[in-house]
Amino acid sequence: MYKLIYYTHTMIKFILLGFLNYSPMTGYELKQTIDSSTSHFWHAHHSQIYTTLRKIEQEGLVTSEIINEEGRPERRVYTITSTGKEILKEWIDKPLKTISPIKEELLVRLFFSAQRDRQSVINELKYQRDLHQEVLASYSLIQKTISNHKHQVVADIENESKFWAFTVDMGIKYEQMYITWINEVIQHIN
Amino acid sequence: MYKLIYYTHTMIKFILLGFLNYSPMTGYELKQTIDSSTSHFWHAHHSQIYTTLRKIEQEGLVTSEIINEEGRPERRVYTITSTGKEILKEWIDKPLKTISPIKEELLVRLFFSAQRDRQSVINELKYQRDLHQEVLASYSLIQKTISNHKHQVVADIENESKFWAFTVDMGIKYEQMYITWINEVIQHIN
DNA sequence: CGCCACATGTAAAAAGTTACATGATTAG
DNA sequence: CTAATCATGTAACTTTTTACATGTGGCG
Repeated sequence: MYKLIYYTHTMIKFILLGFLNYSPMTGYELKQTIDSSTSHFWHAHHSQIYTTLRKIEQEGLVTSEIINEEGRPERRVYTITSTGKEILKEWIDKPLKTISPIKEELLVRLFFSAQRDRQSVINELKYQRDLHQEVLASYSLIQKTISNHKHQVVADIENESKFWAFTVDMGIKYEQMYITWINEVIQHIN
Repeated sequence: MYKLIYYTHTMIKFILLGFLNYSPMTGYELKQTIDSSTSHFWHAHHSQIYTTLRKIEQEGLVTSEIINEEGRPERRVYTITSTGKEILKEWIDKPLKTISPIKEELLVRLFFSAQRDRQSVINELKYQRDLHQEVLASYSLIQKTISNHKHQVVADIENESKFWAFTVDMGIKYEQMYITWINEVIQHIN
């Protein structure tokens, strides 16, 4: 007796394919690219990136080539295959029918904070507000960078950057909403 | 510079302790309680709840007792211990210094959607907007329920429900922000 | 009779995080 | 010389998800 097992596509696989669809890259470059873009809504450690790249290479979605240049460390450059492009297109063309679940530690903590010292709760909220203000500031910077579009590797940069900007807009809205909420909670605790 | 939190002392443990601190409960009841409250910002499957309960029982944070009533299935009722209360207090009193990372599949998809058929993207966004509108409606209902506070088990319900309401307020703000953002993206795609 | 709600668990796998490990080049 | 950046990986572990597994009682 055998089982039919179909596993939930891990998002990082499609993020890697998505970026490799722009141009061939190493795991290191992918990590940096993700860190400065999609990590704000889907992050990954380098260990996960390297292992996933090897996995999708075995699946035939990418190929890799070791590049050795004088006076530089060895680099393994990954290139998307036609199968990889198909899988990527299949995924992006199948509309998402669910909402991603939220995991917010601060909300869990606040939910159970009724018996805590009020000033401690307020201090914690203020600290969190500062963190979110930092994130907001960094998103505002990214927003400017995207409109100056310096990512020369990508074809049709005008259109691509438009969609990147949408995600930054969400980030800004989210952080503004978060900060407003914290301020309101602080008001109501007092 | 802000840091993202990558590992936690498994949040579900503290959620279970948090609820058992209100009153003794079975795994089944905890699952239902979580589903109708904290699951909106930290969810768990029943398998994780049952195994975590057994784990924290071995750690001495809870005790369990099997209750057999006529004409009812066997129930294992968990009760928090004094050690459990200490561990819970220790956790809640230590302020959170990091931000929970976001994992939003829709944003990943939108980021890579520049080459897609525009109408497909808009349809997907409209579908997502409907989902978020449903969630928003359910949060509005919860908001009313909390102000009518029917949770008789909890002592000092007035104060507790205030903190529960904060998390619902965030949920409402979040969904409103999300819907606004989707509407704006749809506008900009056209 | 079948389905739903009640009720509890385990097994197996996937997904994600932390730590371990190594070594090159470059800028101060 | 030393710290940072470049560069790639594996090992161990935790966390989360999916599937397997079982049984009762009540209702239509």
